[in-house]
Amino acid sequence: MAKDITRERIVAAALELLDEEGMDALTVRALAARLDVRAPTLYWHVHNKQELLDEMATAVMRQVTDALAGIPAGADWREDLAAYARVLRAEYLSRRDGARIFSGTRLADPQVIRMKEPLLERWVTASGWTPVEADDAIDLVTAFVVGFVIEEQEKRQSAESDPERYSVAEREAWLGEGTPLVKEAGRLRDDGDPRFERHLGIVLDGLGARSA
Amino acid sequence: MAKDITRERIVAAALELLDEEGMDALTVRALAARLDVRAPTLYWHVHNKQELLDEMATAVMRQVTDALAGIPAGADWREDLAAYARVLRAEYLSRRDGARIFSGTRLADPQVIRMKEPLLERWVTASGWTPVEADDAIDLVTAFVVGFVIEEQEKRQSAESDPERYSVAEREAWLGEGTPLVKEAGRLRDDGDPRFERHLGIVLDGLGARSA
DNA sequence: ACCTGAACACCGTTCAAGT
DNA sequence: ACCTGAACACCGTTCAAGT
Repeated sequence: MAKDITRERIVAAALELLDEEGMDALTVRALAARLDVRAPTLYWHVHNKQELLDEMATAVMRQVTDALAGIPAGADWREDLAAYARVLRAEYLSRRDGARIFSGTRLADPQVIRMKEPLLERWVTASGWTPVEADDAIDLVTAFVVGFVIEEQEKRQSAESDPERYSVAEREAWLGEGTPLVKEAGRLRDDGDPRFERHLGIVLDGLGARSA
Repeated sequence: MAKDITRERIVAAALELLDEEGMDALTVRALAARLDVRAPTLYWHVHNKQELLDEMATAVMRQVTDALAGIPAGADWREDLAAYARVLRAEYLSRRDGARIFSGTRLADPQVIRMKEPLLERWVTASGWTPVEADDAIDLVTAFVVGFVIEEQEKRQSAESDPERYSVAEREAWLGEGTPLVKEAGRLRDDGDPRFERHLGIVLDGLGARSA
């Protein structure tokens, strides 16, 4: 009997399962159980697990384009790029290991690439950028966000599983003697939004310096 | 009888296997076979597979510190940071999926963190940076390199498995109508070293703008 | 058209038994 | 101290069989 299983429902359930249990627990059997169905059923709707993972990545990136479409055009390229960076980070952060799992995945959906067009157009006409400069700007910010969030999520999850390793005292004992500056930097180190905004600002400064 | 299996030999063989066959083929049994031994033997030397993966990540990062130690101090922070970025990229590139697999992994070895000290010291004394600025600089460059190489390796591997998708004509058909700037950027797009150096330069410009 | 039970080859890991 | 055979619970995937 039909149970109304669709690709979309499978992908949505897979993302939920990933968030709740992690990548290792995302098995075809567990996913089927969550949809109240046996494992082979899923192969009627999806060719194999890799295709499912690709669909998940596409769904995540589509959320980025949707969020981006809901944001009004900024006053200049800097505002546009900052908005893009924040949306991308928020989306990666919203899923367990989001940045590591979903970055750089071959995209199954041209729509995701096409989202670049309105941004490129604005910067080429209003800011006098070449298409290459505009494309560089998106890719460079993307690379920065991916690297930043990978480290951010890794640290957050290590702090959960191993809290004392991240106390200042434990860390300094672990580092041993002779690294005063590393320790001082560790004590002054911030994280989360302020750190992201600061680093993002530096990247955007670099892009601005190039145009000038 | 003893077969002279050591943690070091296991980790080295695991890295070879990863490069040759990829992550999915890196199984305990296949690794044991490569070392001419049965699977349970490895559990005498390593607690479990996760510990092996951690050791692999540490070995990769140790290569970075070793390479870095072999490089003379640059004339200023910019040269030092560029050298660091190139070493990190080269090391990630040298292993299959290196950036995705080995970035942001909790490091089992304090030595890797301690490598920061000489760099921080030079920049704080010679360039007048605060420890936070110096620490930011390393982390920001690290994030950029990670994001850059993840995309670089992903694209390289997609191009191997699906060559026609990466021809200009195929790509433009796939994108459909109405994205002239995305297409133009795609035609002009470079890759490899020149692209890396250009993007790295922008990041370093940003760090320089902050100091001034 | 859609779902299932049974089966296949494989996985990480444990453990008693060998040397 | 170091290695192995046998076994366990589990995995992705296939396929004939059900409705």
